[in-house]
Amino acid sequence: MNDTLILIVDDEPAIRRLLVIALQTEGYKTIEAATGEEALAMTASYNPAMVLLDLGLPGIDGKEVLNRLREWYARPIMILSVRNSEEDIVVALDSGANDYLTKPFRVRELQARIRLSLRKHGETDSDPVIDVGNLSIDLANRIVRKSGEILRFTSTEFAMLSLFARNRGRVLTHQYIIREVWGDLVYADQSQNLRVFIASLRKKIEPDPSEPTLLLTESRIGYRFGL
Amino acid sequence: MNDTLILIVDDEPAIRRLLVIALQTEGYKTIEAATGEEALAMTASYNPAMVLLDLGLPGIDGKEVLNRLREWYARPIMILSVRNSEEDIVVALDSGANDYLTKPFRVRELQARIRLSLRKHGETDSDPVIDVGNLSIDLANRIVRKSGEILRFTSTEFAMLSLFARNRGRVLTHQYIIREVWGDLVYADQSQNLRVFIASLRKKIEPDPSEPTLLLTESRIGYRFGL
DNA sequence: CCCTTGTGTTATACATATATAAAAATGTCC
DNA sequence: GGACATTTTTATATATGTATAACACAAGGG
Repeated sequence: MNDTLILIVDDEPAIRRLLVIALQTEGYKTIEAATGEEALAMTASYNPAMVLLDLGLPGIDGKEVLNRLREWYARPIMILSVRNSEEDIVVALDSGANDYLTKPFRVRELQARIRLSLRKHGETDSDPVIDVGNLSIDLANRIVRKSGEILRFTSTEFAMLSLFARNRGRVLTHQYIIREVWGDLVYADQSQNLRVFIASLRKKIEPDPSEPTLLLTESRIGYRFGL
Repeated sequence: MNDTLILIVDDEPAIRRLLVIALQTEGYKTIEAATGEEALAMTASYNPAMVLLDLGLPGIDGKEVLNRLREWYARPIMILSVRNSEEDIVVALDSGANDYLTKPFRVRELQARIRLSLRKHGETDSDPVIDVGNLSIDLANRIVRKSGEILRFTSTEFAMLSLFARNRGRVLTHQYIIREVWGDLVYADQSQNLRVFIASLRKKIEPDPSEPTLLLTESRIGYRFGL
């Protein structure tokens, strides 16, 4: 037996049932989500070894779920979709999906592709813990330690720290940070708010917040983390 | 530029030609093999970053090529085949193929899947870095190193350095530099200001600012960077 | 030799960007 | 609907970048 856990995300119960059977005959444990919101929540709380994601979801769209997951979830995400347009496939793969299978799919092929994804991921088992200074950031488990001690972050703070961690060394412009943290559709000018959150991040992660060494200001441009 | 090398294995010249074009437009270098024997030999001697393998080959069969390659070749192998039976796909994936695309395939999807394979394999194509003397300039990330150590620039300084880096070796006139850095709509004469910024750039990048070797004066004309 | 012109350096005033605390608004969970 | 945590807004102090002026220096020409 095998305790590999796979999350199935699809709004149609019939397809979920089919997938559950296909996966359980291979010895995997399964959990299910019917909406994008559920998918995000369950991935965060169960941390499955892999996610099977339908693109056509009610509520948050599948593509959006993919993008949001990839902000911190490093394990395989396989897209299962009726959409067969080249555009959809290219966008999904470039957004971080590990494979794309159009429905209706063949069960044994699906099983083989899942074996492949899990095998490949196990090989390269890239350490999802990012170390910067005396900080260690575990994006998958949302755990940040400052020389061992666990720090607590609000969701906005963590979104920002995660963005910096994934782009350490790079200079991120104000606009880019604002877009990534608050989304594209924010019309209000968030630059003052950004400074407030930078300050609260520094208060938590910097050895001496008044003399930043990790999260540096690039005046008139943006901020840079690490290096 | 990109020196990633990809081996194309197919017995039909027309398909090879199509693949060469699809790959070269993405910036990859290509080599070609028409038989299984050739494929094995070329993989061994050129050690390409990835192999695109047709299953229906004269001589040694594609499956056999896959098995033999996997005895030592760890990089991605993508199968391109007209065979669409589930059995073929499952066997190929379980034999160590990284992906399986049935012909006729869609070019942009193929390109996306190749990007995926190369990315997953950890060969992230890093951003272009300009090296001049002991300086390395990463324009995209605004990172400049002087023999390893990271230098700090204000936005005007960086705009100017970036302009020089993108035009290294060329003589840039005072007027041209001023227009590029401050824009066309500046009425005040910035030539004095230009000298001030040249000085502060030299103070940061030159080994000995009093004897410039990187950022040279072309009297009455302008300045020249590098070589 | 002195004057002119082009260039390099330093100092300073000013505008603007940034940091921080604290108050107000907005959620969220029982 | 109230207690709490979080986010946004407001207010104000501080820091930083830039333009400009003032001066120094070298080269060349009358």
